[in-house]
Amino acid sequence: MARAELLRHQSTHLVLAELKAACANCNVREICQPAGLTPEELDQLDSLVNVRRKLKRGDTLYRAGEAFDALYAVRSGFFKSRVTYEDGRDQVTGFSMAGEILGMDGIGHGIHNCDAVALEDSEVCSIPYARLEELSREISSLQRHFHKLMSREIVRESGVMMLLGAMRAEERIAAFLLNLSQRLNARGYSPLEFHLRMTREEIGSYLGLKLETVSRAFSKFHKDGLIEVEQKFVRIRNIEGLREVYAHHVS
Amino acid sequence: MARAELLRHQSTHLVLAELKAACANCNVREICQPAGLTPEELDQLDSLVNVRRKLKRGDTLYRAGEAFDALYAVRSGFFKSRVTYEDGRDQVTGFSMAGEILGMDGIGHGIHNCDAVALEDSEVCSIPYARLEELSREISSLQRHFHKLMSREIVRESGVMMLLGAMRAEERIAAFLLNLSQRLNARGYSPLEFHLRMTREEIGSYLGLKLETVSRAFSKFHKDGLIEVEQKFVRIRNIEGLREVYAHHVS
DNA sequence: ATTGTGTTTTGATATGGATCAACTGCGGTG
DNA sequence: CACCGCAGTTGATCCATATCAAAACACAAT
Repeated sequence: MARAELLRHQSTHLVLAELKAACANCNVREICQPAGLTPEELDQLDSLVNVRRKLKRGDTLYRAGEAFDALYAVRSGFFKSRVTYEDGRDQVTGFSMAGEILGMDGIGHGIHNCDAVALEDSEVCSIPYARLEELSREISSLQRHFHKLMSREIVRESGVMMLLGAMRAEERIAAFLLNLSQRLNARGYSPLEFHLRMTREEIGSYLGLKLETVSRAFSKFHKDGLIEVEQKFVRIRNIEGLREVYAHHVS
Repeated sequence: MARAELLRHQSTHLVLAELKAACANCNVREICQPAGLTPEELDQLDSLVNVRRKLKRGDTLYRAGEAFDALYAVRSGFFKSRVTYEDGRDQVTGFSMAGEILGMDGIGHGIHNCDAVALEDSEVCSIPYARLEELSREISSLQRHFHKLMSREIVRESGVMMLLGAMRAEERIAAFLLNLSQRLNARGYSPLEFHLRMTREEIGSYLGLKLETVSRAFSKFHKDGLIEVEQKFVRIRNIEGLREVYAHHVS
């Protein structure tokens, strides 16, 4: 936790230090950093990703039904995406952390398909979609990059379908923890110690489980020496053990 | 069923009649038919969507792990997409019918993420991906159209996540039938009578259920006067009733 | 027609996770 | 500091769906 928090604060300071921070200097990659751009292409990119927006915990970045006109790159913070069903039931369809892109669900029909809610104070860069299309016609590496991001979202979702359709409760939760760990690691945070930004209920919703089941699985993992949990804080003690739960349903 | 079969045969004859059939004449829309193309843009499109491929029932169009280099537009027939898990478990992640696009999962990493298997004799047009990227830089309506298709695939998958994570067996199966009906309708087939191209087990895999549960739900729907089922043939007798099962879990 | 193989239906039973309920503890607020 | 309310844990019980089993059926190959 100490290290993750440190890094988080560092990056916040960076932002404050140079308010006009260019994409080139942005520590958050994903869309804004396709490889091999010329200096002038980088300038164009800066003109694309211009508007910042700050959100407090609980604020919604967009809601299902609203007109879509921009994607959002998460600069800092943490979001959940949620689809709500006519009768009020809802389901968390994903969690997004710094460096990831939100809003691609809106392109298909020009209307957002889900709500994006900040789970902690967050900041995003908005990327006007019309401009992105234009620019990606000119900069083929940007185009390719963008297509990859969309495709990876499709693949990510198939993975969740696999979780939901073919795995048991404990496997799902092990998969969830491993996925979180791996993504944190990819962004330079500690993969073994972190704070969950979401509640047990939100984890459950994402995994198609009830909050009690999530809680019980955490307790079981703790008893088996795989993790330590204290409220939202998690430390992974035996990542191989978690992988085994995930892969073979050794129980 | 009669009508669906008729239409199916008609379209096959069309194909045979003019082997060089241009996209402009293709009865299968999706990617190949963004609105408002100039004649020369249509020519370019024809050069893009050039190679046809015929598959027999059981053939795989591509497999997980294979290099990705083309998308496929289904001209006729029916496919399932399937992801296989290390330990052998697998899950059907989607079904594709004539007029739909396969392969977008491969863009992200240049490698296919799932198997696409023909559930009946089928024909596809292959769309070389490098060429599609080029062309969509030139033809903005093609670009926009392509982005929409990818985004809609994302939205479709969130819908399945909702099914898998938040709905009960009978609701899922009602949703499945309604979805099939609606897609068949959109392609000019009868929405009320059709042949299932997949087994109960494949339906179950898609919906996160066992084949026995699928079978029982079909029997229950039949008992309730909602549908008739005879093996793979389905007739919807009370579509409103099905919608109620789907929407409110009235049971 | 006959045999074999895979699919579907239906019944009986088992079980994983949901549900209901009680209690604990932490964090925010007056 | 004390209170309140939401988040989390844990236990007891229930139920929807899985699992196991057997029989009926469809379709393809001989």
